[in-house]
Amino acid sequence: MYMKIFDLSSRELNLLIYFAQLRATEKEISITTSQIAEFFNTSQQTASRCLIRLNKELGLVSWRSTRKGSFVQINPLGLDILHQLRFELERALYPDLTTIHIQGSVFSGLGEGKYYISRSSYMDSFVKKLGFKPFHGTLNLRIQLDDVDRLDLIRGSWPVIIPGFEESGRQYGDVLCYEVKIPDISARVAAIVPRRTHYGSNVLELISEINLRAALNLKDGSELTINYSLDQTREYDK
Amino acid sequence: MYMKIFDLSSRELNLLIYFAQLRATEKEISITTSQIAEFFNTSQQTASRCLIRLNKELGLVSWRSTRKGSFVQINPLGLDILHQLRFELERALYPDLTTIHIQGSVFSGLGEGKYYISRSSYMDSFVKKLGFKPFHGTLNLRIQLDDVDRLDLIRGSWPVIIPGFEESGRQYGDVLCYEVKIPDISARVAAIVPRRTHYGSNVLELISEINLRAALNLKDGSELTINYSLDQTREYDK
DNA sequence: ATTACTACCTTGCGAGTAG
DNA sequence: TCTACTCGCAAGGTAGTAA
Repeated sequence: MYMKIFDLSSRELNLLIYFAQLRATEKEISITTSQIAEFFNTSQQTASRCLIRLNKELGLVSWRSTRKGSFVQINPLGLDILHQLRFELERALYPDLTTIHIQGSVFSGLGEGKYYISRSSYMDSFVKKLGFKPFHGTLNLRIQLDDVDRLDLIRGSWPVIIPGFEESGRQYGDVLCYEVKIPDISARVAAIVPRRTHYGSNVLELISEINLRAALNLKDGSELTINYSLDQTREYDK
Repeated sequence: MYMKIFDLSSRELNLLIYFAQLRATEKEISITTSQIAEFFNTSQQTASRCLIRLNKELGLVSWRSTRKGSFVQINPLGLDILHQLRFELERALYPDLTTIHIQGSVFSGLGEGKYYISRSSYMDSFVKKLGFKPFHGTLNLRIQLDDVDRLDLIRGSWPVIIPGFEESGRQYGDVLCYEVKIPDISARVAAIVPRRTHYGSNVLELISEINLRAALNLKDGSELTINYSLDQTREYDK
């Protein structure tokens, strides 16, 4: 999520789409540069160079080449690009869609979220970038499967990025935040997603300046709707 | 629908998306080349050239420039490109989605479809490209609004193109066909869409080798589900 | 202010070819 | 067969500037 879709050439973007269609998001696929070349009506040399650039320069795919062919897998950064493109495209084709509604059911986690967000470095960034001090706990929401593609849409938008850090030998990764609204509640709320498990999960963690579970009298299994506004223009915090 | 997404550069594609987000699909928008340049972090000159190419060479936007700025509107061909990209992207991100189901209700048209498809030039092409001789009539289906984005997905896929022609001074446009399935019916069926009204409509016309209305005992208001398979790889009939 | 031309220069393509 | 290097050339970038 540190790269924007217009940092890629059309070739590279199409190649990424092509790989994803061959399920290179899930597994390593086997392919030759001539196959790629044929698909794009271009030369084998260009295909080779694209692949190298997609791997070495852009870091969007993992890749190893042998005498017999190449093996490629799209990595999380590459998947980000695709979701980012989907988000922009959806806003382009359906400009009347200004809010995404997502429903999920509350469940109890292991308290990990609570532990993580209370690291002071994260806390400082939350205050600085989101403008509020989160209550010391997170609300876990399991999103119903029908809504996952809408959840992906949110994840494809440009997040507020809370940088990771290292503390006593332990790595804390980046956290991505998406500011959401809960109906009838004025308190500020954000969905947070660890950088690593960005996609492929149907779980959202919410933080807020208030204790949502108490304020809304939520129990495990309670249904909760969150709204995400798309009205922002593209604002990359560069 | 005569251009493929990889015939565009990344700049041009992003510019098209940008215009669409500003609702340039519906109306002419006012913009300056410096605004475009700033958005893409490029020079004003490059923005100008992109715009010219998008208009003159690619024919994806209509455009007029004045001393005070430019005025741009995306034309149907440009919208095609965006939907085509959406289709490929959807297949990339959700490879498990192999069939699109769409529900609509039957209604009676003015018999126009029947008149059009029975032109012998169309008929010959239907037989040649679809492999069956359509019954001399069409079945009109009004798609419910919730399914329109899925309908757009179908329209974004590469169609079988039935070329238009001229007959006794009258122009008959291209017709786009999408081969669909109707549950429990083995007869071959295709949805046909006139080239001009490709998007923005929630109406589908079906043709088949049999009389669907009679065979399925359909009345006005009957609900009908159609399935569209995405399992094809990209096959441009080029 | 604008747009868009010309001139220059950098990036990136394809052919040939080595490993 | 594969991949991926070098090299010559074409496409596409920016700067300056005219209208």
